[in-house]
Amino acid sequence: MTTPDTSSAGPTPPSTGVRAAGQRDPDRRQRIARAAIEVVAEVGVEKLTHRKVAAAAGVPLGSTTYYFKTLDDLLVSALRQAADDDVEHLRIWAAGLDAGGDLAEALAELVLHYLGPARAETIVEHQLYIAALHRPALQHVSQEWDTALAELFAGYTDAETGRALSVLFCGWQLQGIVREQLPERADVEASFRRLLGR
Amino acid sequence: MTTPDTSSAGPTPPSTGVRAAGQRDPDRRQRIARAAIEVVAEVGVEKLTHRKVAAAAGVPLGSTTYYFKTLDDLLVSALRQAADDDVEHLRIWAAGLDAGGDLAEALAELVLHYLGPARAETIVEHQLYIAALHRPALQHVSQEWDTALAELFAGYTDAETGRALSVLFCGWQLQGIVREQLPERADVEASFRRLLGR
DNA sequence: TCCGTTGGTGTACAGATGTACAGGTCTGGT
DNA sequence: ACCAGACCTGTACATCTGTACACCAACGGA
Repeated sequence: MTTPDTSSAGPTPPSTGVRAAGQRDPDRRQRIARAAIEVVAEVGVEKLTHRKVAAAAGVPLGSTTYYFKTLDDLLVSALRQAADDDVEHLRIWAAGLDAGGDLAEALAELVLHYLGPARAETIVEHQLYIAALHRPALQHVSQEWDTALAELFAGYTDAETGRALSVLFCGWQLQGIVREQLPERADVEASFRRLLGR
Repeated sequence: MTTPDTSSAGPTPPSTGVRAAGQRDPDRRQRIARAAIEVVAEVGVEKLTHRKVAAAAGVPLGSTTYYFKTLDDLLVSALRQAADDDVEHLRIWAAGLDAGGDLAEALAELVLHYLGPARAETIVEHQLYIAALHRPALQHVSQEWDTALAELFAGYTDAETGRALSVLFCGWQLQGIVREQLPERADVEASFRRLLGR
């Protein structure tokens, strides 16, 4: 196998002028990454292939290998994209959170959102999270992901509580995605409330 | 490793069948399943192949397909085996638990055990757990696994608390396996203590 | 206008993989 | 002793895979 050489200069030397020349589809790279996420959601990481991604993105096979030298590159970008999208979503959630509201209730709501309407995204994130276990480049992203989660929650309480909340949050997600029946909202809420010390 | 025969002209060369075959080996099926667990621990689910399992188990390729018609069969058995081994381990842990001891402390100890000495097993279990997401046959096993966990913990408290403890427990495991640094024992213990209502 | 450069694509190919299956070996019953 | 059937293994093969790379298309400077 070839060594993934993503950081060093590829066949494109640093042009001195404006790089806008001939860039006909700048979003394509991101579209492919998102298509990869879609494929993982549908068939799982272990069945992710260049061809399936190409089909899902509606681009020729050559495009996927053009933008991503190796399958691992594609996986890395997919996880980054998923993590970014997720953190973005969390920020919006946090922004809309009532300052004086009940945090436990809001967290329970969030859990149920991730297990209900956003279940597909949740499944993908966990797949990629687990896939990171054998890919050092991905571990970094995964760590940052749940560090961001802990810090977000810590903003409403303190560092230790924030961390504990993020752990419990991930736990609910993990146990939730293998069951078709959602957990009881009251149970979820109660568990968060206990962590918050009532 | 089998020697590749690239000089094939005849469809069936008269092999002399030197190896002793027909030797009964009732444990072989289980050995192969455990070898599959080993392979998953080393290379991840997405790279699990009949050949790697055969090599790890020290059996010919034909054996793996003889005992497990398809790769999914092998995965199912591997998850079952891992779950059984894990529940067995938990029972031993529970049996050795001091009746009047501090549950939060014991749980923290257990978490650190799973992230330290038993890290490889933990990683495998999570991989298989996630692999179950696209395999209905496996979902059942995964569900039973964390149901057993919740019930075990419930034995020391109540149903709702047991469930919450199992969720937090899974959460600590999940966040722990992507980091090389173990969480602080005090933090883990404190989180369990809060769930237990002090 | 023309042509070099860069972005993008179709196709080929070597290798790996799942799986079938013919054939060898041994056990147990008679 | 003998044989039928269960147990086990080596090998073949169609298929799928990642990836390389020759080729085409558009843009922009001259």
